Amino acid sequence: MTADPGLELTAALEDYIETIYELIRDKGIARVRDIARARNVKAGSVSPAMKRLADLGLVRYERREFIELTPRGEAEARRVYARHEMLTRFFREVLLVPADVAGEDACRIEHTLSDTTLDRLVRMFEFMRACPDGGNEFIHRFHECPLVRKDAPDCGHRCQADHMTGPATEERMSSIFDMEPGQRARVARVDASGAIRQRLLVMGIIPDAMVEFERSAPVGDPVWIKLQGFQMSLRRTEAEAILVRAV
Amino acid sequence: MTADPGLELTAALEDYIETIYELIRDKGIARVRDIARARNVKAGSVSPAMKRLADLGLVRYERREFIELTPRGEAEARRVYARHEMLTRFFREVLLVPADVAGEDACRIEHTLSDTTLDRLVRMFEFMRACPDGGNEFIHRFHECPLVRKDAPDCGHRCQADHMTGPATEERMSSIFDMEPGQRARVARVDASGAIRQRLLVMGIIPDAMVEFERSAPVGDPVWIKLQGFQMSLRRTEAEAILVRAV
DNA sequence: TTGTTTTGTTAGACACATCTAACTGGAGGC
DNA sequence: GCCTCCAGTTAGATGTGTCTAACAAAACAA
Repeated sequence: MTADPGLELTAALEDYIETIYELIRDKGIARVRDIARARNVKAGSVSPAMKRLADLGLVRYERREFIELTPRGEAEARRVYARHEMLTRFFREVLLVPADVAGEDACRIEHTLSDTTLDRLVRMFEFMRACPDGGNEFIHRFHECPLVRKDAPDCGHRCQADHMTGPATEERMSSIFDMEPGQRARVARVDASGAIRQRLLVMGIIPDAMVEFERSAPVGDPVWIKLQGFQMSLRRTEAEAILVRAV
Repeated sequence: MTADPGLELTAALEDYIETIYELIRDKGIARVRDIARARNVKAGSVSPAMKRLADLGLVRYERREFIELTPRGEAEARRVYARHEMLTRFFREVLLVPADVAGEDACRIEHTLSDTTLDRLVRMFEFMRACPDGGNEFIHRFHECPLVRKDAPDCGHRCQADHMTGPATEERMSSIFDMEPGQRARVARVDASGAIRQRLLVMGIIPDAMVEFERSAPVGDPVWIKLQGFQMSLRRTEAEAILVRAV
């Protein structure tokens, strides 16, 4: 649902509208130059875009004059801005993504996320605010977990990332390295951070992914596994970092 | 971090690679026709795309033959696919978005979300699996809350959507309708669903948004408020649905 | 063998968003 | 009054991804 049913804006035009909205709100006026700077494009790209927006009835645009939003444009801007805000806040407040990254991600996503999904995100925020039982408890625990905060105290639940020291204990989950040929298991989590973690994620090692142990070289490095029907090999350190539960 | 540093694929090419990956996994082979059907484009668009992918060293492509992934292509596909999976699962399992919508959203987003944010999402899943205290408790409460499940029992916390019946009580949160001119407040939640909810979201009424009451018409319909420095008017039913907390 | 159907390729057109570079219109300085 | 400089416009080029329509090459049927 757009603010104006029947209106189909491209992502770029939505960005322009949003930028104009913010400029007017923050500085009172919006000029071609300001828009170009804010969107990090050249002035030569802005002029034709303003013309298109004017044709669509979203901005008032007299050549060489300040740019203003029409009521329809303002409504559209508010819609885009609200989506941007919700996404930024989810990334920042729930996922603890740094502000700049959160804003950039929101900018790219806000144009394409479905209304359904966005509404669910809003409801999640409302729930966090409204429900005294559930709400912030989860978020707080999540944020204080070693999985998120490197210097968090050991919570006794073996959720630790690779800063965990000390010898493996019996309760320690088994890793892919400990599997037998032919055995299948599901990924529980990756007990590592930084480069190893990134590399494994990129290879498709995500929670609940089904892996099948194929074989390992004599020393145990590398080991071959099957994922999604495709074979891949892991270094020993990687295999050890992947904690699994048997199926 | 891509599977292959230095490789910059467009969103469309990533989609093609992912489609090929899935076709080979599920049917053993990938032909131009299958790809065209899966991606919902014409065959005439696929051929040149395959040529580009071949030039990039991601697929093996002999004119009129089956299309295969090179090791580099397979790695890239796995990366894109893993992102797709994580996003789909977040939308479905956490936000309870219907499967088809979740997939479509993931498809559009998977190409642009930052590695940082995606990693946080993965950690959230790991936390939900790993932490006996926090984890699923939150998700369960969220899913069983009247905010999400229409037929959920009254949980006694006034989180109800507009299916709530019975008279307002003293504990009931105040709405924008009850505010005084000049008073400011933050949005707590929208006590409505369906069209009204959508309309308010589109107007920028999201949790924690700061609103300032301006004035209302004699009968109380409409009321004017200020949001983000812009004035807007609300119908009485809308104003009543917006629950706020004073600041 | 010969025609028909399916599959794939190619060329040309279009839409979008961007850039650069040349040009234009005012505002202020001298 | 003239010049200069800045902001803005315009035209032309580029890159990407799509389409349609005409064509080519296998595969299949009679």
